[in-house]
Amino acid sequence: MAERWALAVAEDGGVDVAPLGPDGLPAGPVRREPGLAEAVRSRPDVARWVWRSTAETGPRLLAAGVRVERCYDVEAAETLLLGHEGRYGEPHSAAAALARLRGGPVPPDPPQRSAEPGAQSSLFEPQAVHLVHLPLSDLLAVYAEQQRRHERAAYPDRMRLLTAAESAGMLVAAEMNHAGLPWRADVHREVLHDLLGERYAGGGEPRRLTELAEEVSAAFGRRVRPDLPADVVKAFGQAGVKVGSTRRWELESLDHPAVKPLIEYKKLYRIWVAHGWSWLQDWVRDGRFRPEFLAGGTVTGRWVTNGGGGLQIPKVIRRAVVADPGWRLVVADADQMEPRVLAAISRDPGLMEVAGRESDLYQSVSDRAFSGDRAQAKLAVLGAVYGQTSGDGLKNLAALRRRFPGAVAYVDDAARAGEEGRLVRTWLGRTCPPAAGAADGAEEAGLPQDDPSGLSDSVDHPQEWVPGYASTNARARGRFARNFVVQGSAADWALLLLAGLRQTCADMTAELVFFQHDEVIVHCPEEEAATVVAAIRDAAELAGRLTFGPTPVRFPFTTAVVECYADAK
DNA sequence: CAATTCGGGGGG
DNA sequence: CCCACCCCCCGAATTG
Repeated sequence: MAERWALAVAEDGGVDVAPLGPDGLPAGPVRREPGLAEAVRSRPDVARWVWRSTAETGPRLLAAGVRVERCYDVEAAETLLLGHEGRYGEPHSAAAALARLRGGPVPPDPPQRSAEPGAQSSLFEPQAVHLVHLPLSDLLAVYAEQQRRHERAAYPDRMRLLTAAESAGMLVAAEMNHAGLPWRADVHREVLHDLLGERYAGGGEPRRLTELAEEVSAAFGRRVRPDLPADVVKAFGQAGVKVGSTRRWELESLDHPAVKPLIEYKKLYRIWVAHGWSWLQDWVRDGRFRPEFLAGGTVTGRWVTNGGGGLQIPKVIRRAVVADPGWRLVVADADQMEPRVLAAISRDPGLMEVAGRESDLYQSVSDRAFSGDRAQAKLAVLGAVYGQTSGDGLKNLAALRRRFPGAVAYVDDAARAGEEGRLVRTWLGRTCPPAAGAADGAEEAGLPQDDPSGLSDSVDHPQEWVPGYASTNARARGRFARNFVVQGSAADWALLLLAGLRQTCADMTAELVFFQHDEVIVHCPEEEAATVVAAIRDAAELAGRLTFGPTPVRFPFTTAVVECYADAK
């Protein structure tokens, strides 16, 4: 039975719960229960729990071993609805939503605390505003209003689906945080030793870095600190080589004996400081790395992790991600996710046809659109999605425009809307913050603000969008909006993929342990691996139909069943 | 002294 | 010369 209940944690640690009718209004008396976990555990037929925040409730339920089928996260919904209404940046707490509803002073959102290294699940939190409890009656008032606001959305069905998907993402994130990514500290140390050599007592540079620094100094004929860009630029200058920076691409073009050890030093230095022994000490406990996933951490809907650099694990370090004995990692990577999503949202017939096959999309584009090879086709497609303005790829981009006019027009339209400060939305309705009048949130998100010299609103727009008529910042906003519709719609789809996969895994021992934009890792007993592989395939196709409606576009995955993450693909 | 910015490199 | 987009994280340098 599709029962829906609401739940509010009370100050004394008890909870108030109430059943809801089909209209979302209370359909029975409010009941006070002594404990959260037992209140939920004793109602296994509830199909969706409406609560204030999964970040608050999820970890406590997981600690007690209680799983919920679905949830509705009121604060996640508030964020999405505010964005959709063009009110990006207003406080999104349930208390703020209530204040807006009642006409009272709106409390600002609390600053989000950053993760502390090695912090265990946050039972102990600093005194914070967000721990203020909201009575169930107030939560239900906010919820009822949110339902009305979903009705007023541009596409109410999609907006409701978006909120459900984001709520599912919150649950998946909480469960991943609880499970952790299997991590072999001993293997990690072996990798570090192979790459960096012995550590010296006192925490100084490991042997290999010292040697490389000496090689660099020898090549210059004087002592040079390779980790100080200013020192390196000066040393090259004294050697008669002009360099503007010490970025790798620039160094690689130089003919100088210091280049090779310098590039090697920078690569290894990075591993040492960001994923070395102290990282291991800080972030790996009991055979698990817990990066604290935050669903909806970016404006496009992509996730971030809080602490530990969880979404930037270097390839060489993935050797340390190893399944438990008798278990496997199912590593699944969506094939060419973004162009497939572009095909689905633009409905460009040519691109839909190409994306309607499981075979390599970039190869197909290359075969059809121009004489160039796959690599050039990939660059042209990414150039279209990112708003490339210069470089060799522009020629191929022109060919792409001729062959897939609807697809390019779709992102061009988004770019123009972004330049003009209009709202731009993903397929399900997540909304890109407009620059004009945007609050701090937009700036934090890296959205370029308008400058006074902007010319964008005084120009008659040609039929086809062309670059070059708007201010630098307006064009930057255009590129932001152009990419937003594709990256964000891909995030919409990925959330529904995760939601579907989570439901399948619920009947198994398998656990979702990692998610990175278009890649997911499931940790499972060996005998479940084949089922998981099939579940990912099914969830991907189902997510495609749920998100975009009937579409010929396919969403294939490359999957690998491995014991070690580094052995995938 | 702490807070912010910069330069460079990691992920997609 | 490399690109465009979204992020995280570090140490050093700079600023308040």
